[in-house]
Amino acid sequence: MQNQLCCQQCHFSQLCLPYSFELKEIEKLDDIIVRKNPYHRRQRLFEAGQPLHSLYAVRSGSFKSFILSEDGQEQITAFHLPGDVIGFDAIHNKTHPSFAEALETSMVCELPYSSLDELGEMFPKLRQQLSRTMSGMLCQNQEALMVLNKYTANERLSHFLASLGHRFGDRGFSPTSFRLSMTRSEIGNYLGLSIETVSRILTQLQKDGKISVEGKLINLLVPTLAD
Amino acid sequence: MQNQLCCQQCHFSQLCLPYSFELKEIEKLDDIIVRKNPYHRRQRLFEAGQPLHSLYAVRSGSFKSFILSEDGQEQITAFHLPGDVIGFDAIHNKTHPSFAEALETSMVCELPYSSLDELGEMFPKLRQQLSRTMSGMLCQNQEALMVLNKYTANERLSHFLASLGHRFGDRGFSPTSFRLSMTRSEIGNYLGLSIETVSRILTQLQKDGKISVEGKLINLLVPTLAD
DNA sequence: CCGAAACTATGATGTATATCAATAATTTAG
DNA sequence: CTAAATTATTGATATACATCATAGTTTCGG
Repeated sequence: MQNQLCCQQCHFSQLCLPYSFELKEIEKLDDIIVRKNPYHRRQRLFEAGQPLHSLYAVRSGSFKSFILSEDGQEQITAFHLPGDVIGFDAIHNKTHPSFAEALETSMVCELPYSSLDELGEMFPKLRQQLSRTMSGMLCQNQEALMVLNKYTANERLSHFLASLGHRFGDRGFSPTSFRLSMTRSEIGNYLGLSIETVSRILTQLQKDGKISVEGKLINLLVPTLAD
Repeated sequence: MQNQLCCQQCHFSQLCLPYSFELKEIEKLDDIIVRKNPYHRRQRLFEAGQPLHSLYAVRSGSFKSFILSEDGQEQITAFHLPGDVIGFDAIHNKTHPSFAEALETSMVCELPYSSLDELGEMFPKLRQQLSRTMSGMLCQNQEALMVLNKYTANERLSHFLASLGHRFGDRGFSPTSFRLSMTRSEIGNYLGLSIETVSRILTQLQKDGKISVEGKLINLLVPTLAD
């Protein structure tokens, strides 16, 4: 399984499940992975209510996760970049509580959960990596809670942009210059802000010389956007 | 190891790790568990920055988890009741990112992480239960995100009280009549509200005939507090 | 049991951000 | 390529909740 789509060739493997794996382990993981056709904007990996069949590792592009409130409002809970694994929240009830939707044309590696479970039986490192990843997501959630509870609109957006930049940097892209694959509305939804506030603050940050904005293109001009 | 403090005798085992275990598995789990002396109000299970040594299952009483912002502000990320396991966020970096502090006199079962790991090697059900628990925490976090982003102060507090009631119910206590072990300030901190707003809304909910408040004692008078 | 400290309640005022409104820019579909 | 739809910007106004201020209540150490 030495095709150009295997984990060893993947630029993001050190961020993804194969982190710290031996060659033999990676090959086994490769065997269970299903490489899917591209997903296009708005196409969904899964919907809330569907039984857990697979987790999905982002290979290229980006996705959003969201849940629906009782009255049908969307709440975005995460944006996913290459190397991120989507679907861990479904393990609890063996059913997806959330939706995952492509923000742009994107590729994923499908990881059938039953195979992953079996493989975990053999490879402690895989189990550890799965635990590590979920634990890391818990940490991120705690950070997000603080951002929402303690930060002003300006601080939330600054933190969001800096964090995106950092994540792009981790993936070998520019940490200061990137394209937003999500709309202002989606950013606002995620950060608990109105679209107008997002727009105004982007303008303000630009006036302050902290970023430059050209539509979806963002340039971070100062090392940290914090005041 | 058939003492009165073993998992089989514990009222909360079906909410805790032994969920769905066989007798033999429970006995093995019992062997690794360290029962500690009571923790008193303000005493900490661990602090941020400490290496991960153990997870802790609440046996009685309650705890809060919180993180500190860069400028030293506390952000409460969870309240823990009997049966809850604390410390999963430390698996990622093998270091606690958060603090865990007793809200009242409380008992815990200490679960040394290395023993838990070894035991997981033998018992797939333990591994699955650990995964399930962490996944469930991810789901709760998503819900919390929505509460903060979409709900008004009144809705947040109503949701908080209903949720607490539900959790007490799951544990065999009254779901409608309970004592808050946390202060108004801690509730406000968790929900992103000022202490004054928490106080005012409790008064308001009482005037609306939805709850009765007597200091820390709460009675939920209507099945759902939602409007 | 008592005094100090912490916690809670409630009113008056201020403010950050939502909402409303209108226009402009960009993306998408035919 | 063009029209329609979606997305983004910017200004004016409204409001939910924070902050400030004060007093009352509970908790706790000695």
